[in-house]
Amino acid sequence: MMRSHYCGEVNARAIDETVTVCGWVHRRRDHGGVIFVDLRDHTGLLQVVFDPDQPAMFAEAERLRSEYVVRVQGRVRPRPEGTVNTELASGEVELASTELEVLNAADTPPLQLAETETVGDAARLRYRYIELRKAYMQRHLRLRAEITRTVRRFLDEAGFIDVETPMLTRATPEGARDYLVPSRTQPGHFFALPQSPQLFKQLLMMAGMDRYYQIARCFRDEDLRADRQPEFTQIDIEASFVDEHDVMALNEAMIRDLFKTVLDVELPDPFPTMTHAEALRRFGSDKPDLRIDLELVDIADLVATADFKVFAGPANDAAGRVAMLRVPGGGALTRRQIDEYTEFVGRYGARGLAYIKVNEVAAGREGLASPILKFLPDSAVAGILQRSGAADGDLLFFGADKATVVNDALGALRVRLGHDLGRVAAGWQPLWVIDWPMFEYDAEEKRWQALHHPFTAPAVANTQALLNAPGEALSKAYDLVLNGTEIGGGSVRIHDPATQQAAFTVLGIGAAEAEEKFGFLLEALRYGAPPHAGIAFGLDRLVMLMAGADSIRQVIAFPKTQTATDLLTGAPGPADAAQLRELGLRLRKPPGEQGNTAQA
RNA sequence: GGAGCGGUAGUUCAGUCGGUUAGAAUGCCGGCCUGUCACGCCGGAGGUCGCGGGUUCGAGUCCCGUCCGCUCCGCCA
Repeated sequence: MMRSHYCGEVNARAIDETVTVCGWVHRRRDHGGVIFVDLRDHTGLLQVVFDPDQPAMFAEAERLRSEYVVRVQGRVRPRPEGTVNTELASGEVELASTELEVLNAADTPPLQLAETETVGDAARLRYRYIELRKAYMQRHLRLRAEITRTVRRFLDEAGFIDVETPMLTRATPEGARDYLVPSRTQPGHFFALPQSPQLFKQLLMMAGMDRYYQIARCFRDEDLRADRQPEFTQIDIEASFVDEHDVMALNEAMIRDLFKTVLDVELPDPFPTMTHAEALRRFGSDKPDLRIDLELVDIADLVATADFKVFAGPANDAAGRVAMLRVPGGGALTRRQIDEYTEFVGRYGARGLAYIKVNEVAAGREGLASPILKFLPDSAVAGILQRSGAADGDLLFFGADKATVVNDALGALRVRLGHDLGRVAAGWQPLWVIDWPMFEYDAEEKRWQALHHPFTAPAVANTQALLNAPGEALSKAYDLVLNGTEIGGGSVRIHDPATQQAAFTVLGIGAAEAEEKFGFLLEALRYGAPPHAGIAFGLDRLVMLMAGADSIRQVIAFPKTQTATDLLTGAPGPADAAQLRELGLRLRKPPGEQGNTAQA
């Protein structure tokens, strides 16, 4: 039997060769002589011409409709002069059909088949298998496969072993909300789906696996975003007898290899590195987009004595921050646009957005226009102008509040302005963010929380230092940021029981709870745990960036909606009473009536 | 938990200040054409304006509630 060809193959084929192709009829043709077939790889259309002197086949071709599935045999020939269509992948050749077989008819498609990449349309998710036929999704999924193939090859060649870890595991405190799975054999007990293979990969280090990787599915029951799905995929990596420098060197080599192989892009060697503190100070973000040339500049010292509480208050507060963001040419922004930015920073908790328009630097105070000018002494005005490096026609935005609010607001504003004003440089900007704090204090819950995770090694002299001043301890953690998106993060792990116990203590996890939840880990740490470190990359985000997509749903075959449902299968669905009975659960009508939920 | 945008023909959308028979494109059906390529031409069918309630002489349009999709904040060790 003659094999069926892909689009690119047909295009490259020698003229006059007889080939068989399979695919979908692209669109209804009223004239029976010509159809377009969307071949199996969906990379382009092939024009198929039918000979009117073969009436049976011609009549069959006339009955074809959009999305019918056909097999056509014919002779490849060049298109006649003037009919070459360079927009088609196979636009230079056509097939003179000698045989036509309709493999399957098709109902009228419920989607418009034009190439638009709109996401989030309920119909496109409900009929996902049709959406996936479109070239952009074909391209994305092929790219995804190429990425995982390249990463696997790199890690395989570096001596890493692919080990699978359980999907049914136990719930852990800290971290995200777990997806729970009831146990039938242990009524009232639950498995949790893994938020990451973190503990298992550490146990593998203790098991002497030395170099491990896994392309692992992870689950977190938290609200969704354009770059967040409840189940997602990590490239999970761990190695023993290595430190943070080893891990970073290996992984940036892997990312460089990936970009070179897949996109033919040369990333810098080495990647630049920045401390967490510097990233927040200069960019208001722990994942700065270095393609944007705008920066935050501190001015607390300039306004601390001003008779202007809005600035002076945060300037004199240890937890406060007063910073400005210079926008070159921003003087051209309209009042309406500034109001819009004010509303924008409001989402991040900012109570306003002060600004100064710099009309003429040389004129000093007289050359400025701003509602806040009258509150600022000459010294402050001069200092602001000098430190900002403002030029005529610039605009200065100000943030004054708790440091977290200023960072969130001005950090987000910086990115927004970068895009709005076309100040995003082309290309790729990787960045390692290092020297993260171990913990941050949650004022609401009145306790310390791990910035990375509770198994991250602190960069402190001894355990006592960690317990005495948790807020000052840095960790041996590192995040890899690409164009303002966090694509991976990892750390050196704690490999001795005492430090691990201390970390739990800071986090308020008592000895009893630690023993109950993590006893297996503490125990394993006592039986010869080697020093180890690792990292995990968010595969979906990486593919999204490399594909130029703006949502990870565009690089996942069957994504979920914002309310974490699957419109294609209807998941989640009710379970029947018998099924629940076996699990020791019973039915309860949820408030929204329709459907059932389980109750223990 | 909160803020915002959207839901009108199979699909993508328009619909003015609340006004009488809700439109376009595309798709679908029928006819013509037969080297077209977003083919073209003629004709036709196709609507619970998401759902429920309210205001009004009159609601796709205004108000309230609700469901669904999307963006964001919170959340995501």
